[in-house]
Formats: sequence, C-alpha cells, structure tokens
Amino acid sequence: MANIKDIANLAGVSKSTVSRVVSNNGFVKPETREKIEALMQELNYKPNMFAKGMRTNKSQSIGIVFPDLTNPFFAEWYKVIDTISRKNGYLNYICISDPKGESEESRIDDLLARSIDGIILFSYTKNEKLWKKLENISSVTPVICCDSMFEGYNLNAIYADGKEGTKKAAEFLIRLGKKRIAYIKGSSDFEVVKKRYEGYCQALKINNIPIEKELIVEGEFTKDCGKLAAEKLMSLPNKPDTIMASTDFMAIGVLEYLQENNFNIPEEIAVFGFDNLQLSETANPPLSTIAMPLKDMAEASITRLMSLIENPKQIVEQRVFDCELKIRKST
Amino acid sequence: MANIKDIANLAGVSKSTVSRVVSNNGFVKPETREKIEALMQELNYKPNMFAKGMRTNKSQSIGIVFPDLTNPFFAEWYKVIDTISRKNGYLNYICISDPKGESEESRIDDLLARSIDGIILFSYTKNEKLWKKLENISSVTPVICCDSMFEGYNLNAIYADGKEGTKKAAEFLIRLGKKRIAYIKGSSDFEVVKKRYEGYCQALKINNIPIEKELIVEGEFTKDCGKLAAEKLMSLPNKPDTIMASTDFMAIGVLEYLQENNFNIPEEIAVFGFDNLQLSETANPPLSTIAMPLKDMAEASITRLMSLIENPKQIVEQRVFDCELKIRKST
DNA sequence: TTGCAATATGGGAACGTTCCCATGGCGGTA
DNA sequence: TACCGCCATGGGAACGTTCCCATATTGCAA
Repeated sequence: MANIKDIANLAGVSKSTVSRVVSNNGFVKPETREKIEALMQELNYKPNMFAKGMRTNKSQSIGIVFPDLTNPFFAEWYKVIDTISRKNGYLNYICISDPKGESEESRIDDLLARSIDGIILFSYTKNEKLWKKLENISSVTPVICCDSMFEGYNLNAIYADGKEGTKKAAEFLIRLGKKRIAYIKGSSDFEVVKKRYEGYCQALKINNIPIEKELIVEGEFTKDCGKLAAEKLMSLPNKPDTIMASTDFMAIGVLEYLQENNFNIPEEIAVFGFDNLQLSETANPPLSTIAMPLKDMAEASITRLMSLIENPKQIVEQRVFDCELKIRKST
Repeated sequence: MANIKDIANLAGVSKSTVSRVVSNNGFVKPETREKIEALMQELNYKPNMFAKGMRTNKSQSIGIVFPDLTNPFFAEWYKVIDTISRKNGYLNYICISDPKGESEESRIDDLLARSIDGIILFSYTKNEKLWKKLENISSVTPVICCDSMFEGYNLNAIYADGKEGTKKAAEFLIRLGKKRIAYIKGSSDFEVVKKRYEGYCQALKINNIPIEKELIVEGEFTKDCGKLAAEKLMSLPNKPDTIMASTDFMAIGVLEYLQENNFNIPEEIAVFGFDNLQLSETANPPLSTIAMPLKDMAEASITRLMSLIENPKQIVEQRVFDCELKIRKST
C-alpha cells in the first residue's frame, strides 16, 4: 500500500506538500497538485486512517446503538443515516443493546474506545445514571438521543409528539361516534409510551368521557400481550367498542384475537395502533395507526450529528416532530 | 485520557513494561503487573486504537455489506453477528449497498480504507468483476460471502440449499394432491432464486408432471409483483390450484390478491412462500414457507470469519445448509 | 532598489502504540 | 569462580499522518 512518502518521492516533493494536497489545505502550486493527484490515482493511494486518526483524534466513524434492528422502524431509520453519513465520508458502527438497560452503557464504552466522532442512541428505559453519563460524554463527543425524550437532561434529542398523536387519534375515534374506547398501555418504564397514554386521557377528558379503569390494560410490547389484553377486554360485561394500543405489535395481537373469535371489525370493535409498521399495512384488516415522520426524524438525527461534529459548540436542542394518522380498514 | 506513558510514570516503570501488561505478552513480575493493572483501572485507561492499529495494522473491526436491513432476514442475521463479534472484542461497520451492483464495490472500498479485519458480504446479482476483486481481497483480508453461491470462484461462502428446499416443498404439494402448481420466479439475475426455480422443475419432472409455460411467471421481489402475478394466473382459463413464490414478499402479495377476490385458501388455491419472514407468520392466512436455518448460518458466517482473522491460511470453504418446510394454513 | 505580503515548499516533532534489542540480576551447574 | 539460561526491565525506532515553523520564491507598490 502506497503512503504519502512514496508519493512524495515519486513526485519529487516533500511529504508536507503531498499532505497539503491530501487534506486540501494550505498553498500548493496548481501544476504540483495535478502531478500529485495523478500519482495518487495511479498508485491507488488511500490515506491511512490510523495515522490520520492518531494526529487528528477523529475516526470519520460514528456509532449507533439500537435496541433491536429486527424492528423495521430502526432499520428504516438506519437506511437514512447510512446514505447521509456516507455522503459525508463517514462509516457507521452498529451496536445492538440488550433490552436490559445496563448493556447500553457498555456498548457506548465500546464505541468510545474506538474514538468515534459521534453517537446516535436509541434508549427507552429511564436510566438516570446513563443519562448523566451521556451529559458528560456530550461535552467531548456529540450524542443525539432519538425517539425518546430526556426531560430535565441537557441532551440533544429528537422525538415525535406521541401524546398529541394519540390525542388526535382518540378524538378521531370519538368523532366517529365511539363511546367506549379501551387502551392498552405499555410498561410505564418507557417514557415515550407513557406520554402516549397521557394523550389518550387528555382526549377523553376534553370530550367529557370518563376514564374507566376496566378499559385500561397494561402489558408488554408483544403480539401475545395484545391478544391477552383483547381477550380480557372482550370478556367484560360491558364491552368496549374500540381498542387502542400503544404499539402496532400489540394492536396486531388484538386483531388476531378478534379475527379468531369472529368479531366484526370495525363495526363491532375498532382497533387503532401506533408506529405505522410495515406489518400494520398488511395486517388483516389493515390497521389504522399513528405514524411518526420517520424519514424526517432520521434525517434530522444524522444531519444534526454531522453539524455538531463540525462545530461542537452549539446549544443543546430538543426537536419534536408531529405525528400523522393513517386511517385504514380497522376503524 | 491517560496513555501508556502516564501509567508508566506513575508506576515507576518504563512504557515497555506497561505495554507488556496491556497486550499480555512477555515477562512481567506479578507484583509489577498488579500495580500497573490497578493504575489502569484507576485512571480508566483505554488503549488508543489508532496507535495500536498503526503498529499492528489491525482495527478490531469488521465490515458487513447488506443490500437491505429493512428485511428482517438480514436484521436477524446481524443480531447473531453482533453478539458473537462483540464477545471477541470486535465492532462492526454496516454498509447498505444499493440494489444496483456497482455500489457494492465502492462500499467494500470504503471498508478497506478503514483497514477492517474482515468482511461479511451479501451480494445477489452476478458480477464477475466484483467476484474477481473479492478473490484478490481475500488474500489479504478475509471475506465471507453469504446467502449466495459463487460457483467457480475461490471464495468462502455460506448458503442454504434453496433448490432442495423448493423441491421438498413442491413434492409436499404434489403429495397433497395438487395438480397445477404455478411458480413465480424472481429475476434470473439472482443466482439463489434461479436455483429455487430449478428445484421446482426437478420436483415436477420426477413426478412426471409437465412444466407448463403459462404457469410460470417472472417478476420483481415485491408484494405488488406477487399481486400482479396472482391476477395473471387466476385469470387463466385453466387456473392453477397452487401458487409457489420464490420469496415470502411475493407470496404475501399473492395472498392479498386472493383475499381481495374471495378465493378460498387453501382449498381452491394454496400458496407457498420462501424465507420464513416474520411477516409470513402474521399473514392472512399464515403462510406456508421454506425456512433456512438462519441462526446457524449467521453463526457460521461470523465464527468462520473470526477463525480466518486468527489464522488466514485456511483453504476456501463453501458451506451449504439444508432448508426446512414450515407448513401453515395457506396449504 | 527595497520591502513586504502572498505563495510555495521543506524539515521535523509529535501522536501512542508495539516490538526488537540491550542490559542486569539471579540461581544453578560445572 | 565462571558461565549460562531465565526472568525482568528499559531504551528507542518505527508505523503514516498532520501541522508548526523556517525558508525560498514571486509579484507588486513605494
């Protein structure tokens, strides 16, 4: 592999001059530059990242921590990151964090040990220790926290307004004439889904509909839990006419239960999800759901990170995006 | 950030001795080692990857090229890679290659410019130029080609026997009593799916069923194409009683068309996919499909790569895995 | 002509490791 | 006592960049 010195010798100049051409900074006579560029081409010169990093302390790499790439939501998000970061000459390390919170911290340590230039993190469970640590890290390596709010912490964050989205959905259902709207909450460890539930409550309150305890079920973010919850709700003496779930996965479980037990969707019982997974579109019947502006958010996350890498002295910013209702056959 | 020199000064030894402790090679008196390790702990010493890489030319990173992470197949595969590579102290760069073949090459160049220690590649279209290049790369950086056979090339590959799998599925259908089995081929640029089609042909031939041209449709790997193909097949004067598709995505399109037009599945028309996507399980009705041993293959890919990084002088190996039928409600 | 700014180039230290080589102490054996 | 081998440590070059500083050359105005 050719290095700067080789090029310099062949071009009859010093390595300083070649370096000036490579990093495109400082004065070089046009003819000299051309000669050097031709040689670099010919020898297929690629700057050595180790040496470069050693001097500049920059790796041209960023690190991303996802809880679960299997969920197309994250995969879609990454697709956007990949194209943009590539355009800027970056390559991305991807780490999968275990759902249990501790691993997130160690994955971040792994990344920092590589001197990555920035971090994009998806973390959903409340973890004050981690957040504090992130604040410290931020002062030397920019961090963007995605799809989760970090209230009270000095962290750059990007997330969707799930409260408002859920509220909109509930009001849509109320206007449709639905009277008994049930809600399947996720575990309250997850800040984002807690907010979604708040939106539900707010919509009912505004419309003078009492919040009935028996219509609120809590569970895990799985299809099976959705199924279980639906079973519970549909065996009530006074059945709901709508089931809202805090995620599409849960809602799909609900649909499955209802289909298996021959309920009439949406006349007898309507279903509403949250996430707009690809799965929701192919569900039976296609699921009405709440969509975040995934691409915009993803773009914002990586653009912001690039900008912070360029110019680290910027004030912390929390960007909130609006959700949109996707009305399909389940309502 | 503390470095070896700092530790050395504090411990009252030379940096050589500290280096011996860090890289755990060479003689160090137990007491000295302990003192140094304590200091490393205390100062939170992390070796500088740039400097290390500069000397050793190893980055402790591997590069992975996927065509599309949105497909849970790849995401699942990556999950396995991530856990195993992490256990071995590696971190993974992930690149998404555009479906059009040229970008794969440039993504590999991107990776090589970072001096990654190994590559795992998913590449489906025939590209002799790329394959030749991969052969060359292999002699210095190990490469594992996944989910695709590279016949006639000296490349480490790991893939499933889709021909045999499809043959098994077709024979299963024949034994069920199906007489007119249609097949939706993918573009023949894709070697793997070409093989699947061959399996279909073989099964029919063995059972003395003529291969009818009107029952073979070709198209893209999308849901919409599956829909279109189904429409075409079901408007034949002499309808098929089964539709096999070369991928689950296509088969799901088929299901959708059939549902929308009130065909009776599977009595009137059965459907068979390939891939065992999560989607296939939640489809309506749940899709019978052919599953590769995804986890085993993924594990094999990363384990082999690690082994080649350790010891590059191993003969090239092509590992073939058997498929398994997943019989669900669509047949 | 002189002087000064702008342009163009070279020399060499520094970044933090690894690894080869040198040196010294110690114990055992001849 | 002399020699050798083993353990323990230190010194310093090397890896390929960047970047500061020094020097050389040019162009132009005074």
